[in-house]
Amino acid sequence: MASQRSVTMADVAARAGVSRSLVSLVVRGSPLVSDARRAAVAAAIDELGYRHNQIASRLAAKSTRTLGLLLFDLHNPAYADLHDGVVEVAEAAGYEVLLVAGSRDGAREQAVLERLVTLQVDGLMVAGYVGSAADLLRTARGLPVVVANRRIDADGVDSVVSDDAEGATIAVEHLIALGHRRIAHVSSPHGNPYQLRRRGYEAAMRAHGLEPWVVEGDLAATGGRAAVAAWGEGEALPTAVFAHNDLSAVGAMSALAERGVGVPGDVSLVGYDNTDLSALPSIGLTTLEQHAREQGRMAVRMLLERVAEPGIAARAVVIPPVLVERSTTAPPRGATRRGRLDAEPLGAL
Amino acid sequence: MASQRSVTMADVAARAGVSRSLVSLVVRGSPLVSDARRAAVAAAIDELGYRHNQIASRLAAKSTRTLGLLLFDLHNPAYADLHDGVVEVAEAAGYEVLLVAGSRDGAREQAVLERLVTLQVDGLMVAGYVGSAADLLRTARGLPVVVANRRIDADGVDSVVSDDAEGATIAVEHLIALGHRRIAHVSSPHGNPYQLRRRGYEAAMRAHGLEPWVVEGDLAATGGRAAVAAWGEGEALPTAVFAHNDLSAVGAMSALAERGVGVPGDVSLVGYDNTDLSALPSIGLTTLEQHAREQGRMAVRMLLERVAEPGIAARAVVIPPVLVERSTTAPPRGATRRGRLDAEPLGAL
DNA sequence: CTGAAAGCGCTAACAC
DNA sequence: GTGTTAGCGCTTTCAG
Repeated sequence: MASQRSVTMADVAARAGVSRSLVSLVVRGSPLVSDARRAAVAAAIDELGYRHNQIASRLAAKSTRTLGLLLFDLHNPAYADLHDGVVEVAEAAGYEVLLVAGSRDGAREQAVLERLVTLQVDGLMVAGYVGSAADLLRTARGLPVVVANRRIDADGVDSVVSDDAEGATIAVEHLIALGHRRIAHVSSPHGNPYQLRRRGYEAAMRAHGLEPWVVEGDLAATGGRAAVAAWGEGEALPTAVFAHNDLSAVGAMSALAERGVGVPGDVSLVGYDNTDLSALPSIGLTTLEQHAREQGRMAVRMLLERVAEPGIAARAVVIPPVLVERSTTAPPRGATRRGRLDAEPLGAL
Repeated sequence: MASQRSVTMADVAARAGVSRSLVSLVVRGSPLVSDARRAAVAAAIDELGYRHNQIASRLAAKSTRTLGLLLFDLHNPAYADLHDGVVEVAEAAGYEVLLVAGSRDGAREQAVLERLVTLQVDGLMVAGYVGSAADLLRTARGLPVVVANRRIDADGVDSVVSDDAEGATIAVEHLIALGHRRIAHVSSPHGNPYQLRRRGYEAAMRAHGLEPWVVEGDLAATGGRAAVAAWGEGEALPTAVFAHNDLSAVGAMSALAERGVGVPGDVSLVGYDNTDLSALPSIGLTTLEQHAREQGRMAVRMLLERVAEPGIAARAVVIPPVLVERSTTAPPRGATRRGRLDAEPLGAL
């Protein structure tokens, strides 16, 4: 229907009776143009229905003033929080952000990242990236990169993370202080790079003379459900579960409810992320605030510094997590009854 | 660090001892190239660390094989579902999708859309768009557009929607069948274009001789909370609430819980969207499946048809919603006690 | 199959 | 303040 043969700056210039460069200046809001000319050009743009072609502009210019953001999972509200933080400071700094969603499929994730790079973004932010550091560096090819949620130590890449090991320790010690000893953990998938929460959990358990008890999850609610389902009907349940993230925790909560196991009456539950989800009163999940939005803000700040000065040394900022106590944790039912349970290995259960 | 002076096709051609056009063919996977040449070029690409510059490519080529997708609210899981559907069929068709998140701020939403257009996407998909049809058409400027969630009747734009009025009717009649008569509705904000659920509710209420009772929400959990909070302590509550979407319903559920009002014991609750959220056993929200993922798939199909043949007449596909009954709806406590309540206007409460 | 030539629409010095 | 001149890196005829 509308403008098939696209109208270019040359057309606008002709119509307004000025040169192409003048039009370019007006379009980019340069102050070096007289008001009269500016008005004439604006009028011509309007009459002709001209629109700035970013593709051509980006080819000719050096920078695109665009940042790429890869978000692992749009279904996890934690990424929406991070995105908010990113957009907030990127736009304030005059940068656009191009968003792509990742996926469990490593090959696709890589392809999607590659796309961002070939689109000539000025910098890359990846949150929840599950590939290898080598792959990331290869596809970034010298482009400034900052990774959120995960720490990657390499030249030219900054990291912003919540202190996951610390968060896990806080979770475990919260449960221990409540009197729990049989504390299970629904982990992130083995083999994926997010293992700090599990390791923190294991270390904290051992530090208190308790045997770790890890069940593998999948970062989503399904994993939490499966983990609980895996515990046979006859077996003894843990008295508390610490999950890798809120989604897993909520999945576990579901499965527990279906089995008629009360939370926190029979089993206490701790999540991680402090997503919108956990704050819902009917959920009321005790969890760890990981400051996703602030991670997003910080990621952009670091990225822009690196864009301005590519050579700077790699940095890692770690944000301390804080426990948000809600209603899924309580003392275990028979807290004082079990004697020296801590001396027996529970891992085999 | 790496490649400052970017390596171009000319470099690759020189290195491989072939012409630039040949390199272009190889890069785009043309079958008209001998295996030997292909291998030579591939080797050169590897050695030089060449990467295809999409910006230049897109400028020279006519099409970008890229679709733009505007998602209103990343915090609402319904959009994640829609996104999944979009990506599924777009990638299968060899198209990339560029994602941007909208916002309540109309000006920003328009700017973000404009950015997609100037980036020369081949078509635009908008979900949860809150601007005016005129604004949308103006910024799309003849580009193929399909809108999801909302129906816009205009040349060159297709719509895919759930039958919202029908869904609202189903919700109301479900509640009436249960014995409810004092049924309130937490609506989308007045003045925004998503009013079909409210209208469907009102019509269904009137059709059953009941007076509509609408409280304005905001599309998010906060709105649902506020709606419930607005009911004074002394006043009579409705016996059922139908909310504009799951997020609002869950917000209402929270506020109800905090007031000690049981769901569904004291008040029944129906949402809309059937997001992940509503399926959680601790939520167990009765809601309407709006097939967001299928809407996403359908949107791409229609968009690609329109990209191939821009002139075709505008179409609107409407998908029938289906009631998903879970555990937030039940007969009202004193169902038979109240006599002719239906004859009195309740709107003023 | 291959190479030359002409742009795509815009920016960026640099002179006028 | 304003116009001129080169490209940015790639695709695309169109002859060989």
